[in-house]
Amino acid sequence: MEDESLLEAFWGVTRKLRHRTREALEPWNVSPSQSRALGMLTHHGEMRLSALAEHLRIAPRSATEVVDDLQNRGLVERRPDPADRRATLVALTAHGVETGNAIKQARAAEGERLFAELSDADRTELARILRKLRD
Amino acid sequence: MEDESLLEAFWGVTRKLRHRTREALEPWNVSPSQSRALGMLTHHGEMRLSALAEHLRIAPRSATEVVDDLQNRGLVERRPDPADRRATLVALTAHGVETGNAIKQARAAEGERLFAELSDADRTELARILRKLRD
DNA sequence: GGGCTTGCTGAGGTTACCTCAACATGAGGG
DNA sequence: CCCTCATGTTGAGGTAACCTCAGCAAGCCC
Repeated sequence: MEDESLLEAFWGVTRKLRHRTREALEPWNVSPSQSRALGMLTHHGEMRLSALAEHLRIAPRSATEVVDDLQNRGLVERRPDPADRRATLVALTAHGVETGNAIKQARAAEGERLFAELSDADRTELARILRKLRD
Repeated sequence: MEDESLLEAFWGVTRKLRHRTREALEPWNVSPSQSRALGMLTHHGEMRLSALAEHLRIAPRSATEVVDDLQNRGLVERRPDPADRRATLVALTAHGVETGNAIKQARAAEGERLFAELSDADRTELARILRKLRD
């Protein structure tokens, strides 16, 4: 079946990419969930814990845990939300900003390395097709 | 950066595919790890527990667990390996064969559904590019 | 200024992995 | 033939990343 092989090829690439990304992130030794949270904060700036949970598509209680870990590593800090005293804002520390950017860089470089195997034309094609599939 | 967006698009499609696959497998309510093991046995036939572990890229001890679960559901059975009395062969039961095939079918249908959004030309292109990336 | 809602977190559970050690069996050397 | 060493599986116990549920503090509405 032609489709099964498309599916298999897709999963194959996914596995390769995931593997490489994990390797690329080793130097910082942050767990995948931590790096996702860090990425979110790097991209969107400080936000409420509940908003972070929503963006990461995890339960608020789980976000508490991730933030605890990041806080223990000195990458984020909790601040009271001036607009609502029930809420806590999660913000990157200076060290967190630095680490977040470095990780973003490393991740992009890893993508670069993988997709570099393609010609420019193929990259354009791939991007077009992927966007069609995603939407 | 153009590459970052390629990367993002790729992850986006991956998420969509994973999500849909999970939905498609709900009727059988097998866990992802169980369905992977089932798929492996459907594809390769009976094998030693250690071989199964190796194919699934998990520790032998973890394969024991997955096989326990599948056995409790009556999908596989353990048989002594006639060639080595230390080893146990894991083989699908009749019910296991049936379930394995049904799942394989459902998975393929899910792929079909996703990739059906593309033209034949795009599918061919995508397959070619993915294979290039994978190897 | 009660009564309902919302935001976070403690307690405790689940899943899918892991390592380490025990135990039985197999295989090679003297 | 026995001894040592390697191999295949599993019990015990651990971990990461989630979860739900209940509780507490703070806001919101009439």
